[in-house]
Amino acid sequence: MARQSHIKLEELAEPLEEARLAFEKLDGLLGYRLRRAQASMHRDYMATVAGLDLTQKQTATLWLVHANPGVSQGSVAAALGMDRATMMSIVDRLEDRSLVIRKRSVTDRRRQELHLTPGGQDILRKVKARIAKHEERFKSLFTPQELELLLAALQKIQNA
Amino acid sequence: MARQSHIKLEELAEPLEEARLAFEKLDGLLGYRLRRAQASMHRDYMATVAGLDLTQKQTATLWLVHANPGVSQGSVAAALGMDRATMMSIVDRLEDRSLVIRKRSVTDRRRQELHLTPGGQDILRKVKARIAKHEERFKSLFTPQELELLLAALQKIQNA
DNA sequence: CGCAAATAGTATGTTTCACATACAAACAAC
DNA sequence: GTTGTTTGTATGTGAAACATACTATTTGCG
Repeated sequence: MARQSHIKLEELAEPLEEARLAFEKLDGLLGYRLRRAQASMHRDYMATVAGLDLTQKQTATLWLVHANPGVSQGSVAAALGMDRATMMSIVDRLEDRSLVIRKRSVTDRRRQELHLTPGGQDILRKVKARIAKHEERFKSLFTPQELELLLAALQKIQNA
Repeated sequence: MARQSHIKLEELAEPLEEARLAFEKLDGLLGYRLRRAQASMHRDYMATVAGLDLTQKQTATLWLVHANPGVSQGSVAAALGMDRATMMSIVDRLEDRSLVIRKRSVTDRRRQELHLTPGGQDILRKVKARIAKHEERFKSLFTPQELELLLAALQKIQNA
């Protein structure tokens, strides 16, 4: 209330330029809304895990390798919806940081079996703990029913 | 039915490696689901507008400039949640392709007023037509009520 | 008024990721 | 055993996010 008396003239002016642009249905597009929501969560994610230096995809890769010791690069790529080349560079970076190791498969020597190093397991534990809070911040925006519907809707879109 | 007789041994084996990885709650994360859904729509978007060579952000920029002739770069950036540097490179590319023009403002010579060229208006019209079908494909996954809830939820996340 | 602070745009560089293409080694199918 | 497929690898391109620093301009305030 009292704050209104501090409002400068400029803050009340320029309603078109500074405050509100005409969106003309752009904000009614599912693709647009999805992208903005993702960007918002991504920013919060990056702030949440700051210092650990793990992107969402790097974390997802560590996560799956931990849950499936010895998986091949290709399987992880397929499970996460990335192509081999992209997975390659992700694993390269994780291996450079000694978070995962590649091990040639003995049954199929084309394959690289992926395993977490102790350091990889350690950082995964830390990032999981931080993600839990980050997730809670966003999930708490919704009731359990709303959340379930939202997750189901997102999966539907993913599989469309 | 008859196809089952053609199934190779290999297609039945490797249930762990090829078919289903353990996800251990990764797929219960809102951030993960959101990212996968966005990636899916993004891929479909790119396929939909193939040949026009406009990314989502480039299109959104054209869209807002068209709806708000003469907006400043910074306003568009703020409206779309990008920083100045990112907006800069987007406008650079659009200007290189002669889809938008920059015009120094006469009332505030720091500002660049953005306008669509005829070519920019033309390509925007085309991309809008294609986006309509792309949007319809995904929106038709939901009932009107579900869709409204979904859009509201995404906006909530964006503003969190 | 005049100077300090804020603002708009610009330039530059780093990092991540998606995708395309091409290639080699290993394996599978017939 | 040759042919075709799969797995990983190498290489290059392009989009985008972000950080930092710099200039020009405008605004705020004493």
